[in-house]
Amino acid sequence: MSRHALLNDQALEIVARRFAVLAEPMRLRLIQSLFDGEKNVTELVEATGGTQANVSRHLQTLIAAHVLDRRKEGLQVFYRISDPTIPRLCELVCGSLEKTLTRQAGHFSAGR
Amino acid sequence: MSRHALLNDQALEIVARRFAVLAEPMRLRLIQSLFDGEKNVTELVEATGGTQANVSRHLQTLIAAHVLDRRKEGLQVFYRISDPTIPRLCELVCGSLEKTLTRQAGHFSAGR
DNA sequence: ATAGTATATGAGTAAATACGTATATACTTG
DNA sequence: CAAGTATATACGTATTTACTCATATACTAT
Repeated sequence: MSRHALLNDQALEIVARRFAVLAEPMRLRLIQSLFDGEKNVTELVEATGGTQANVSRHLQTLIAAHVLDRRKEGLQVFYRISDPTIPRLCELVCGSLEKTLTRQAGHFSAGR
Repeated sequence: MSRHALLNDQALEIVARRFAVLAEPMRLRLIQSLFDGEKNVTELVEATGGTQANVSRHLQTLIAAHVLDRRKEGLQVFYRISDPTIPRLCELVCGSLEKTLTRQAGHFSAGR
């Protein structure tokens, strides 16, 4: 697989879909909550402040996108991050945004 | 509580917005076309197969998100990737998806 | 069985946005 | 000045999707 091959239409759709899954604050909140290990739905509801229905729906979206994995234990379902690139993606974006916002902030204080 | 600093609501919105910008195939196509250097709008229209109006609109979105930079030269406007993390983001996602899809493909008898 | 708890999902609504068509702006040249 | 070219934008429409409320499913215990 060459590193810079251009993606075809179907591949672009898949990549776009991947980014779209990460493009909702509530889903990012869920992912963040799972950085330090698995949690069940009730814990995720508490951690994110969302409704149970909405949290559950977003969890299904993340499962379908293979971002998370689930494990049933009696009545409870535990979710965890399954794709190890997810934390790295978030780090990359956060780092880049920090830099950009800092640079922008500079335009307001001292015109450089 | 996580050992990592959790992002607040506003930061999550910004990160989500960043991912949303990358969540459209046409914008990914534009970004791909710029991997090997700057191009003007006409060249990007040809490279992506989109209408001029649509390409221009997506370019404005990418500019507003500080993904691209622009440079005017007479009548023409040249665009280039301004955020060096963009290619790395795409690589990360592509690599991860390759792995996931290969693993999924193994669950079926017929190929694509 | 019944009640109780944890999680998932259906219906309806509101908001966001991608796209095409047509038009506007910005710049160059005659 | 006018005409021509490159790029940007306004408007209308169709599609997607995030959310709430209500209910359904899955499991446990009595």
